[in-house]
Amino acid sequence: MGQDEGGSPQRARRASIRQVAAAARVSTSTVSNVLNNPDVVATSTRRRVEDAMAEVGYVRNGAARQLRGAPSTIAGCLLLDTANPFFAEVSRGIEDRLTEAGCLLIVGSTDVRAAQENNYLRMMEELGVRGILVNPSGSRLDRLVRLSGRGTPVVLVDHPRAGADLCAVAVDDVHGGGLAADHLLALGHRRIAFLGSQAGIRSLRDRGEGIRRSMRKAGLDVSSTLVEIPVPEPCTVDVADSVVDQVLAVSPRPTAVICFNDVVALGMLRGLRRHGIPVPGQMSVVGYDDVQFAEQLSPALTTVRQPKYQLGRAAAELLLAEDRPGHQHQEIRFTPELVVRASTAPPAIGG
Amino acid sequence: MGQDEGGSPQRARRASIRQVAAAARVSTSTVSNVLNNPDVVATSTRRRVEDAMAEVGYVRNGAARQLRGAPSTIAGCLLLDTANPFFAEVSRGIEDRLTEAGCLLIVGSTDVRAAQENNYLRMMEELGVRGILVNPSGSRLDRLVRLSGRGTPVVLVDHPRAGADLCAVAVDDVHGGGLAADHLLALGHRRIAFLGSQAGIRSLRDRGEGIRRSMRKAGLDVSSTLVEIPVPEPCTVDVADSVVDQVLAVSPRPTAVICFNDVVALGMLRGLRRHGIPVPGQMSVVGYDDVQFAEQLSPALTTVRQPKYQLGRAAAELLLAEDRPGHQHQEIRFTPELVVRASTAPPAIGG
DNA sequence: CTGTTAGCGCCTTCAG
DNA sequence: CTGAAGGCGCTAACAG
Repeated sequence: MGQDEGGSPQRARRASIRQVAAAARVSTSTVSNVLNNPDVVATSTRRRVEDAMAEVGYVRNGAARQLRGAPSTIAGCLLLDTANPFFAEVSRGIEDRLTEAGCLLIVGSTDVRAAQENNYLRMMEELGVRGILVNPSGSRLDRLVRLSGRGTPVVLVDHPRAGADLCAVAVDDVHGGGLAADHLLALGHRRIAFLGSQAGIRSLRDRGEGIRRSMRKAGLDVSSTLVEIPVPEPCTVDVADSVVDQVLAVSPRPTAVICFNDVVALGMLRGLRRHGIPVPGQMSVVGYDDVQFAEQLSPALTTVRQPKYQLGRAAAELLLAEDRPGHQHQEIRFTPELVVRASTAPPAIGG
Repeated sequence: MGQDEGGSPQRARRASIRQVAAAARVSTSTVSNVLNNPDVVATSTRRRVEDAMAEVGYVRNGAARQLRGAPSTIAGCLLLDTANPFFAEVSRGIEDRLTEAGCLLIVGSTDVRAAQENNYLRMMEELGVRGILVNPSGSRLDRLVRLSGRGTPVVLVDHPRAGADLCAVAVDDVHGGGLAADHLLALGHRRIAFLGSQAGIRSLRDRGEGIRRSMRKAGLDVSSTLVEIPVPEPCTVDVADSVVDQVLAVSPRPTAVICFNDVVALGMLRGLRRHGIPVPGQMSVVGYDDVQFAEQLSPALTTVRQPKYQLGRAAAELLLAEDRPGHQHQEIRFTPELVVRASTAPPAIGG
């Protein structure tokens, strides 16, 4: 098994089923049967073929199999940012379920950019992936519905069906926003900032809506109780940190802030510390997601927990079910829950 | 890994280049030229073909192209755990560089299990991916070298070349371990625990080695200064939390602990808090990686920073360079740096 | 400029 | 149980 000399940078063509057949002195279809219908081949022949495979270093050619009609072993997944701990957990859930089914996972971050999202979708469709799990960055689902209609199953992740004929896994964001607001209102806060992204992401709009409903339900005037502050993309710790100035500049100053996720809350805490504002003494902070580190922040973060890993697993499950005979599209809905820790307290008197 | 589930190919067959040709009343090769050599086709014909594509909903068939010899647009990436924030950042760096080159990324978590790793490698090879970026879970590189020899480029991620004929991107872990130990020794600690994983991961062995060298350099007896405590897989916050008991049971009790990553440090902090042990008053804690949340923990974590995103980008860069003519395998080496924060202090007197 | 042809590697008939 | 033949969708060569 010496290396080919000649210094050619081109990859050597891999051994095909034919080389194997030649080496084992059988026909190609026998080799194919050894691979796909082992029971149909005589044991001695099979042995010979298997030895030949090892000898020539045979590796199945996935492209040829797929071309011939085999189902793809790849699923795609498009999230806003795979490095964000929330999505990283979701993605891991997807990966684990797919692995159990013998599938691989392509991941992509859209960074809430439609062009990027479309690009990924196109490439994945061309590859003929088994399906695509997507957390849509915009509110238009028609492109995804068309994609699905063309034969590539689509499952919405962390997004409701919204009437579209697709499978979906969602978390009740209106409820989640309400939980955060109820908690702060119960503590006595009457001036609350909501750090939402400016990109108009559906989940954030819903949380905002939940917050407003909660305020109305408490008989408060939303316009004077709630201050919405957009967080520019990308939503990193540094960006969130820099938004603190804006929050503090609002007059009258809010006594509490609801962040749209725990990473933003992390930046918020850092910025507040920089400004010497004690949390929760002078400012209560609520996060969203309950990622791993939330419990151990300084102070421990009050936040709204979402099922992350389970969200991913459930989405993958729906995708795998797509090609089962009488499949019906369905939505799975999770409910978030409030986790109260140390970053929230009643507002300072006279605050 | 489980069996393929379901898989009845009920999907409608996609429109092929032939339908397009028919609809545009040209030959298939003209359609192909519109796709791949647009300049060679008359504008009016091209228009006609493009309209026909839209009409029949044409989507390129990646499998057929690949079979015909087109380079794959997919790269693979195998990390220990994609949900771990360190690897999530690395992976994002890889993804971004690949996207610039028009490539997609398959990710997989090995969870330090050889069988899982081999399974992924085989599947990726069968797919004919453009190359595989891998953070090897074991110390045996021969399988990877063979894989590379068969035509699938392999780049080691966060791992030195170790003499193998592969590209690699590494961080100097011996140095990193030394940084952590030097810092603690300078503070006066003489009884230090190292929480290494029991799986014998190369990077952790190296860090342990760096720690020992640092102690020897300081003229200390390693066996009485260092206590190595294995952390069982999986290395989650909860597991690390549960190891705290072991650390505290060591006699004489260590006054400082070096954790093999920040997630473990997170669990350590939680466990120590549970036991009512003040950090750094009764126990100093050093992490590794400097992930996003390290700065904001309670107390802010002293840790050894690794370039994460850049590590990923560099690895992807090497992979993309693999098929350039005259390519030589090379190693890129980064240097970690110590970030001192609030979780370390001199040992308590009489500690 | 456009059309024809011959496979890429594999799998599924259908004969033997 | 094994062998021969055709074609999946596409593209590189050549012919017109």
